[in-house]
Amino acid sequence: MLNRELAKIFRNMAFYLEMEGVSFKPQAYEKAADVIESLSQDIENVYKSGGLKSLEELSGIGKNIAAHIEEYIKTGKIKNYSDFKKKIPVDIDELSQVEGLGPRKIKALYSELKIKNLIDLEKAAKLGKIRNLPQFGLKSEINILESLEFLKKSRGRFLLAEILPVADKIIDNLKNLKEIRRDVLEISFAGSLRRRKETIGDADILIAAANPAASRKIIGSFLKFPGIAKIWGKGETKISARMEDGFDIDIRILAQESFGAGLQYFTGSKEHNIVLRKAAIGKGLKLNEYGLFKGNKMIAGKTEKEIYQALGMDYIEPELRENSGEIEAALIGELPKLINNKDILGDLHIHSNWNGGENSIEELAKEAMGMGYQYIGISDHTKFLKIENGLDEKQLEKRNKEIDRLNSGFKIQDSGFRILRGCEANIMPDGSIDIKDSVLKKLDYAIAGIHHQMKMNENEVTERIIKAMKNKNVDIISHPTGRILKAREAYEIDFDKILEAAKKTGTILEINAYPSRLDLNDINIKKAKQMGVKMIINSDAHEKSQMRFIEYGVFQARRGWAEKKDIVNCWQIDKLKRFFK
DNA sequence: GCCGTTTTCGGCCCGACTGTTTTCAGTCG
Repeated sequence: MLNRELAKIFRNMAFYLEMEGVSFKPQAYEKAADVIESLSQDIENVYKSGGLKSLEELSGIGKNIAAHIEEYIKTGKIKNYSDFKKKIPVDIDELSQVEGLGPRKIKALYSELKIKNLIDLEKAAKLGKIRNLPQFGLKSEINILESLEFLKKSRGRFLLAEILPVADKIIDNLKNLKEIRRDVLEISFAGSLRRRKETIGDADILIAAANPAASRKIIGSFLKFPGIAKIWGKGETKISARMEDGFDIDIRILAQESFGAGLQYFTGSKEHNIVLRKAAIGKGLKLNEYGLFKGNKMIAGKTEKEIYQALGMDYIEPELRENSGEIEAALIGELPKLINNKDILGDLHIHSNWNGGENSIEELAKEAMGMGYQYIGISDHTKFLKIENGLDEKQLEKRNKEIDRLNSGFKIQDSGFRILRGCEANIMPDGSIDIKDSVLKKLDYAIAGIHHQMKMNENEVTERIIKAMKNKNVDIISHPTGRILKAREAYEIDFDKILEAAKKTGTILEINAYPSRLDLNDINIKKAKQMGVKMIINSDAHEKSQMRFIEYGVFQARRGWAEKKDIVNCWQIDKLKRFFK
């Protein structure tokens, strides 16, 4: 897939154009990058199917950018881009991470001091060279040094699961702090946290306050919170800070009548908002964080819902707000009815102490009942994975007996709860399964996944998975693309072929909810849904507390437009068992 | 550079805050 490479290049080109002070072109390149990145097809295939013309049919891609794409597909290079890199050879990715450095400042640092990367930057700052540059000063130099220190410590973006609980606590504190309890009228997450993106750059929190005095009081109280490492900036209505945990937090305060507008505005995404604001302009209205206005008159703003309605569309759930078709769907009343946490009736990817997990099957079952589930499946690793104490055929059958015993217990107690006998078998490099079919057959279901030797070419990995799907005893493919967030890229696979095979063989694809996996991703979920391929949201828990990770899988499924009917563990157990058969 | 039921030319989302200024550019979201 060239999509990601091209998106990256166009984003960098936008950055270069901004360095040069060119107006409007940067946005055009940014737009093109967004379009390509969220494209569900391979851009190379788009080009191959209809040449330049089919590229230009994509909104946001015109003659010039289409030509760039063609050039890249044909030669692996874009001359225009290489020229930029030659002219201003700076490491954009590195330098733009520094707080307060944007295109213009980075350009100035390069042309005045030949600063190309973070090492050059630190040297210059320590020698006191930066404070003398025009548009910089002592304060800028200090800020740069501080930001560099932070960068060394922090890891950039955070997993959703790392930030959500912490942000929850901060909101709780703000809500319940005695001195400001009466000043905080409403409070909510905004930004990517509210859209439940898989990784988060910073936490946005929005507060409604009655008046400016209350607003100042809230900001004053926040300043006294423990765990604040640095204040990036503060004013009458906003404050942004770096927490000691390494992530940034932005708090924004507005009047209650504007809370919905603010929430809409600060939830984003940027792309979604731009389209929405254009829609407002098209209706002769103006939308900003304070409300929707007709001239000077506010016609909506207290809630998000009334804003969307005033713009002639259905309310759009935060997880969908990526400008990937949701606005068009909202206009004609065809948004999906997104799956919810409470729709999940069971979890089929759980490891017990049989394969070295923390908890016994009985403990896991108890936890599941506490979560309101009707069933769970135990999917211990199989024998190839020695490092995970994978079970061989004999051990599996022994384990099945324990499950049977527990199930008879439930029957006697007249509980409807059931445990399914499963496994997570290993897909070998040749596509075979590491457990005999005769034993797989006796299970209620089998998951199969790749756990080793992942560096194969696209064709090989794709065939490997397809062969596993063709095994009649394999029901589910776990973590189908193998990526680990912040650590490992997905395997090179032809996902379209995987989908076709899944459809044909009736294989279920997993949405693995483990916070560092979240695999399938949103784009693939949407594709699977469109193809009519069934999916399952599983926690991949290795101890009982991790069963709560299921929530992150549900977020991910929602971001992929999934509905209850697309996800098989929303089904009753009988239907599910019939499907497996 | 892209786009079009106001337009094939002339628009392009918008406000808060900082640090540098001495009225505003740059950054951020």
